[in-house]
Amino acid sequence: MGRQPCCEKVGLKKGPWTAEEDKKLISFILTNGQCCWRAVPKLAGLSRCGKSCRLRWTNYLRPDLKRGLLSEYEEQMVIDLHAQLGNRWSKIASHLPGRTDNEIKNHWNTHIKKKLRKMGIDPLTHKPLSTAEEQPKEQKKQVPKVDKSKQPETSSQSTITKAKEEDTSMTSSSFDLIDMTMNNENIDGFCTDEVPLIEPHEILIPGPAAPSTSSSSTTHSPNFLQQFHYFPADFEWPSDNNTNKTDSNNLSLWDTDDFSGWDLLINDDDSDTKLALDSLSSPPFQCLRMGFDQDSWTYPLS
DNA sequence: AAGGTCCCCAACCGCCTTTGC
DNA sequence: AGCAAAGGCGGTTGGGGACCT
Repeated sequence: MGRQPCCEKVGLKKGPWTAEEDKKLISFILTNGQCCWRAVPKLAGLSRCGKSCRLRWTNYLRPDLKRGLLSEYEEQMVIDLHAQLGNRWSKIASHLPGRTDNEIKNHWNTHIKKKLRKMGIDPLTHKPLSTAEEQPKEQKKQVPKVDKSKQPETSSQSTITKAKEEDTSMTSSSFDLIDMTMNNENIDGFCTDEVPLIEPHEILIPGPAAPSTSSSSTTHSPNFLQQFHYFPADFEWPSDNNTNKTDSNNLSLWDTDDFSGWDLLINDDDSDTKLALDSLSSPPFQCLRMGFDQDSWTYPLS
């Protein structure tokens, strides 16, 4: 007897999310907050597994997500934290505001691993490849111990100087790490304590909706921002060359792509959309922007 | 232009942990 | 204490875009 599936899979949709599904999920969560993921699909009118809804929200739809490549600083943080925590992506992600475990995991597997190998460093052990290769496999499975005297250059220049103990939710070293993170001015100017509230009048409203040619929310036009015809008077876009694509070092609270979710909310005028727009200034939405829990509103990064 | 290959990343799967009874 | 349900996590996969020939 195997374990029962997390939900009734019969008739449930799988695969990429459509814009319509995204819109339903966003509308639901903005109006009701996050609660009981198992019930969400039913209540939101989605033919999806609750787990799938949670994943979609946490990894893609949350408006506080940063997007785009990790900055040099973030990458170094990931390397340092990986040296101490191993493949505990969610723990690593908790030290990088606006980044998800999935994103970091993907970035590790596609970029950092290669980068480290090129530098002659074993991404598993964080030791020089020549010596690392000699180690038995069992050792490689373990969380690598940080031996500062033998660390390669990247680690000796570590932004994290204190070893992370086997993680309890908030050990003193955890606080140290977070303090260091938050005190460092190079972390893209982002601090969860300083997430500004946006007044209702500051909410970006797009111009006439451009005809959508894609059913997928992941394929918004790169010129998406050009659809906006209203900005707060003092609003400044990150200055990055002539494109809308911002360097990750310039990422502020929301990057260009961060608005992809809002695109879904505002590119038509049906009642769901109106509901979602009305919710933008509602307490749940403000909780979301503030990044903290308020009663029914539970924030994933907290 | 067409076909093949590579690469990235969103999403799924299954196991583990936490929570509530 | 034991069980089940729900949530969380990490490994893996596959679709699709980018790049190459």
